[in-house]
Amino acid sequence: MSRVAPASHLHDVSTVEDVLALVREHGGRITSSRRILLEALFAGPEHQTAEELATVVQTRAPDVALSTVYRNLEELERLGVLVHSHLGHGPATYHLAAGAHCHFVCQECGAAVEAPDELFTGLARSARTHFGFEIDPHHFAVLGRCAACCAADGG
Amino acid sequence: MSRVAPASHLHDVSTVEDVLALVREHGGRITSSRRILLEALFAGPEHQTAEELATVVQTRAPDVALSTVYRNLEELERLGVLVHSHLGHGPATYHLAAGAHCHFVCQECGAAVEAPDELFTGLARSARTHFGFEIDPHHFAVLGRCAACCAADGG
DNA sequence: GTCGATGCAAACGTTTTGCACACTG
DNA sequence: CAGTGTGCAAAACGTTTGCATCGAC
Repeated sequence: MSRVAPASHLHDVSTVEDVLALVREHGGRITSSRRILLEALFAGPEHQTAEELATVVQTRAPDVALSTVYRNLEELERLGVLVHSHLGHGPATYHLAAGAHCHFVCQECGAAVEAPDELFTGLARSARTHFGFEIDPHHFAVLGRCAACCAADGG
Repeated sequence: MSRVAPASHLHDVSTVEDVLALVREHGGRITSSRRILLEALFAGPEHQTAEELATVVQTRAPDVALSTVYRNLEELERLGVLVHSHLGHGPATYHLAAGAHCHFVCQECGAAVEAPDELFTGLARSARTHFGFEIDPHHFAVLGRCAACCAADGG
C-alpha cells in the first residue's frame, strides 16, 4: 500500500485536460482510453463501478478492456484524482476525489445516503482522544436501515 | 437478504449446547461439524475468518469442507447467534453476536482497534435526525490511521 | 527507439452453488 | 424414511497479473 502525496492538491484538476496534464507530468501518457474514462468520470453519475465505467467507455471505444479501466483507475487514484469507496458487499465505486463524502447504506434496500463530513467530526474527535486514531470516514460506508425501510417494517 | 427475528435474543445462547438446542428448534440438525465449529467460535479468538475456522475444525475433523463451514456460518448468522464484519479488503471475520463491537482499522498497518458502541451514539443520533437513518456501526470497520502509524510518518 | 499502455486470457482470493451421497431425528 | 447436512468440484464474482504487442512522445 504505497502512498504518494496527492498531487491533485497542488494542481487544478477540475477538467479532463487538467488531469491529463497531471498524468503527463508524472511520466504517464495520454491515451484515448484514459481520456474517455476521465470523460465518463466527469460527466457520469457520482458512484460508478469499474464495470459500469468500462461499459460507458466501450460505447465509444469498444475494444477497451476491463483491465485497462482498472489500471487507469488505480493510476488516477495514486495521483489523488480519484477515490474509491465500498458501499456494500458488491463492487467498489469510484468518484472524483474532490467530491468525496461519507455514506450511509441501507442493508435492506441498498439505498445510499450521502452525508456531509461534519456528521463524523464527533466520532473523529472521540477516536482521536480515546485511541489516537485518525478516521477516514469515506472509504467504507456505514450500514444500517434507511428511513423508508424503518417505516416499512416498523421497529 | 431475508431476515429472521434474531431468536438468540429470546434464548440463552451462551454455550455450544444452547446454540445447538436453538438450531434444533428451527428444524436444524445437530451434526459434528456444527458442534466443532461452534466450539471453535466459543473457544477461539474473537475475529476468525471462515478459512481460519475451517482450519481449526479440521484439526479435529479433517474432512470438513470449507463450504460446510460457510453454510454453517450462514445458518448461525440467520439465527442471530453470529455476526460477521469486514475489517478491510480481505475475508470477513465472524464472531458471536453477543460480543459485537465497532472497529477502527489502520489502512497502513492493518491494526484493528475495538471500540465501544458508545463512541458511535453521537453519529447515530445525527444520522437519525438528519436522515431518519438507523446506523449499525458493527458491520464495516471505520478506516483510518492508528496512533503508531500517525506517529511514525508524522502529519 | 524507448518505455509506458493495452488487449487478452489466465490467475487470484473469497464466497456460493450443484449434485450425489450420508446422516440425523 | 423424510429431509437436512455434507464433501467435492466447479462456478461466480470482483479484481489483479503475465505477456506479447501497440502506440505516445
